[in-house]
Amino acid sequence: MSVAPAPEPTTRAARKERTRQTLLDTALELSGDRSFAGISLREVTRQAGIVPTAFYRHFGSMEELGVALAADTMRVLRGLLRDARRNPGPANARDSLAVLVREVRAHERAFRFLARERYGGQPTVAHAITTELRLLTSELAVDLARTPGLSDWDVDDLEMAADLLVTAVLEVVLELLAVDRPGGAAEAEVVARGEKQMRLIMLGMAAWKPRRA
Amino acid sequence: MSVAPAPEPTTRAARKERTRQTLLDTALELSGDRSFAGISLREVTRQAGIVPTAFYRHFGSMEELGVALAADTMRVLRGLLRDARRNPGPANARDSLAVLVREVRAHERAFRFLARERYGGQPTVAHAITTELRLLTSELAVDLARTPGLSDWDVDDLEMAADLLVTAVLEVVLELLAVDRPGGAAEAEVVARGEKQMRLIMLGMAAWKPRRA
DNA sequence: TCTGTCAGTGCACAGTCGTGCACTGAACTC
DNA sequence: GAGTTCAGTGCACGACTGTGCACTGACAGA
Repeated sequence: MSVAPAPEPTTRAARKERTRQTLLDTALELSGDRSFAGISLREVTRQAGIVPTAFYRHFGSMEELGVALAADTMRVLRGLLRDARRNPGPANARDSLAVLVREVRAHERAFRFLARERYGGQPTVAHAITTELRLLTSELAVDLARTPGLSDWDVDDLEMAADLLVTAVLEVVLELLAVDRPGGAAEAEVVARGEKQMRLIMLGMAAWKPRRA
Repeated sequence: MSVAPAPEPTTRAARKERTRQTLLDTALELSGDRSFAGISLREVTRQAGIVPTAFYRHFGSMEELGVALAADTMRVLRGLLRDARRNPGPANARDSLAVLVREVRAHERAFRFLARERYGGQPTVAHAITTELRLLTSELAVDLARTPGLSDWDVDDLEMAADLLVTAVLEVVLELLAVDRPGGAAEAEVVARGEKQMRLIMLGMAAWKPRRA
């Protein structure tokens, strides 16, 4: 599994960074079964193998760690979209969703954290996630603007459609996370439904009047 | 504000029920600014005006109270849908959303609780909400089946469309809750976007092939 | 009127929490 | 090699937590 058995960083700064990452990873892991607000500073440090007070060498509070975690996990999502933009893209709902399922499974904890804290978390954490998500929607809107059939669309309408697409995709992600057995029939059902929903939205977009009279 | 100044129930059972309701209301109120998991049993009882141990006369644990609260607040949502079903219904996206905004404002705390705990809460609470929401989607699918143009639709497709509609509406609700000033421009923008999204979905439904060849 | 029920009280306990403070010792600078 | 920085330690503290137990006293049924 592990690429290198034990890198064991030598420089002090590197050691500090490693501990910081350990804290972030541990917090992400612990928030797998309860909300982020429900995990304590002591618990994180205990699991991470340091003493409680050493926590403050890295973060001023649990809330600060939460915000950092939100930014960190959002990078995953953004990277996903960036990759999708780079290669020509399937433009096919079925293939896109297959990619999505793979990514969700690969970063399950990260997605779970985002889903949990988007509405449930401390205001600062929730706000950080919402902001990043809005940014992601805007980027998608820009992509849509480049799509052949939509070049003459209103900017507001593009945002609206992008928002709907993101919402629908996120819903699929959330349902994927709720599925018990990753490879099972329930998952296939969720994916099939999501695929239809994407197709339905695209049909709607095709019928949409680009600009009002 | 209050209809009756002090009903002051006489029977013992009624007094107990009142305290129980006070506990539920208090918990709902306290979970306005933090997640349900973040509020303590002592805090609820303190605010409700009873001693901590008296809590156990009503609920076995905070988790049990959470599940009761989920069921309670879901009744609001169901009532909303039932009323919408009773009267002929606007069938008009604009009017439906106006009703939605009014209802959300009237039961803001309840909606906020549901949004928070749907993914963030204890598994039992989250599960209770998810189940009720799925039920609501099914009911909507039945309604859709009665709609003139959709009578020959596949059951799965109806569920799919209902799911998408519910998802989109919930997203609007969540954005309404995030709006700072209830009457302001931001709210109007959210509503306008939601309205367009509903129209787009309906356009997609109109173009949907009811049954595959 | 007597008696049992039970919602709410008061006290106690052990456990966990966040955090202040003085410290150690290895990694760094000069 | 001498001196500085600072990630991590160890101890202590007061506050708060959930919950067990014996209790009180108003209500309910006889």
